[in-house]
Amino acid sequence: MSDMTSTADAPRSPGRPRSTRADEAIIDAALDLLAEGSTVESLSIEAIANRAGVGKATIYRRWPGKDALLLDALRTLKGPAPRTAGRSVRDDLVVLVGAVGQHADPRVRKIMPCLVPEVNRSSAHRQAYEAIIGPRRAAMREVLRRAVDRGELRADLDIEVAMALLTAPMLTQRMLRWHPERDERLLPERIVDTVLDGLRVR
Amino acid sequence: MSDMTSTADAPRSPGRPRSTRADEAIIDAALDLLAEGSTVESLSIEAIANRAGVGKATIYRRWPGKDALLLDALRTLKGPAPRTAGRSVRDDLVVLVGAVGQHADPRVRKIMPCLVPEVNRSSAHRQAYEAIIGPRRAAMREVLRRAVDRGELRADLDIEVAMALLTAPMLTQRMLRWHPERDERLLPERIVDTVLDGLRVR
DNA sequence: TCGATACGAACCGGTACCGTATCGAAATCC
DNA sequence: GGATTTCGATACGGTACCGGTTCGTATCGA
Repeated sequence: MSDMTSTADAPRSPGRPRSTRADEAIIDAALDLLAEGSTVESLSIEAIANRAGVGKATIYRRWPGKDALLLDALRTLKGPAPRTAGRSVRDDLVVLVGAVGQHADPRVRKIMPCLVPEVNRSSAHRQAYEAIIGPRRAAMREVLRRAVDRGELRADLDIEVAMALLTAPMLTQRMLRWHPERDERLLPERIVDTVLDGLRVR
Repeated sequence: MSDMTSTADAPRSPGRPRSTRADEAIIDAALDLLAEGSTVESLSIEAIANRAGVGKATIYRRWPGKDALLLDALRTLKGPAPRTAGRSVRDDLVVLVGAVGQHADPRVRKIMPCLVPEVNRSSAHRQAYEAIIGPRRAAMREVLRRAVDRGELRADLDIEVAMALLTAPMLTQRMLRWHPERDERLLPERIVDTVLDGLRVR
């Protein structure tokens, strides 16, 4: 938490220590409310306090305002990139594309779309967003780079464009729900195979 | 407008007619505020009225509430799909991909990201969104279908997946600003060529 | 000119949330 | 036990917007 780190190494302050339960309950309540459909700005401190079973003062004692609390909440969503087997580019990419928009915490899937407008507005939110997806992007970049080095993919490949081709369609499906009826389970394979081989006849 | 159509064929109601200037000013003010960064829900009737130089009553006389006004405003953004030359699949797709996220009204580009959370929540907003991009999607679908018929593209091509591969990367670049520094002008060609030919070496 | 309606502006009571303050109880250290 | 701090709860004044209403004025048809 932004202003709690000092207490860790401080010379043991007197009085009742801050409740770790409250910390978690507050962060959790904020993420729950977001996942249930609240927009970032419609989210109120009072609603978070009620949901967490906590007094408002307990929140204001920890964070200066809603934005700081929210950024801390988003920071807790950081997760590692999924492990890839490394047997083939194709299989690795299927795993990584399948992981787009997925997360250990299922609330992330509902929360990410709500962040889209914020990310374009606030650089702090953009940073939080990129911290969440950063490890996955790095993993995919590495898979592609190695495949180029091995001669499996075109030498003149623009890696960033390739990553966009692979991840963006999955993202629009999972977050924007372009085709709500479509079965998502087969989609990663379809995307990877089509991108690898291209649309043209050979 | 939702409740103004009746006046068109009505037997000429007495009294002062409603101001067309006010209609346009209200819709315009709403779109302006959205384009300037207001979120859909932070947008208030009072702010719209002030911006339009109009009394609140003038708005409430036309629409029952904010949602109806907003949907009407979004409806005015519908535009035709760009013309394609039809010389080659490649050239047509470059035109259509280049048009993703672009619009006759430049405000659309700022407004669309703000709609993302709403589209997942309200079916009315989803309809408005799809009405805006519908003509473009239809045009691209047609270009792809014809190319398959001519034997230029794979016969087993999943057209919807192909459209996602082409449009989603452009959309994430234009609306989510995944790579803010990248030059967007060359991107459509890059995307189309890469998708058509695939990543693999031949 | 007159009746009817729309206009912009201002005001109303109600609601929600802000950020702060205060309460008695609870938890920790000395 | 006493000092100190946090706890949940509640209350406070302030602000913003809601949806509706009422002004005096402006603009139409008859």
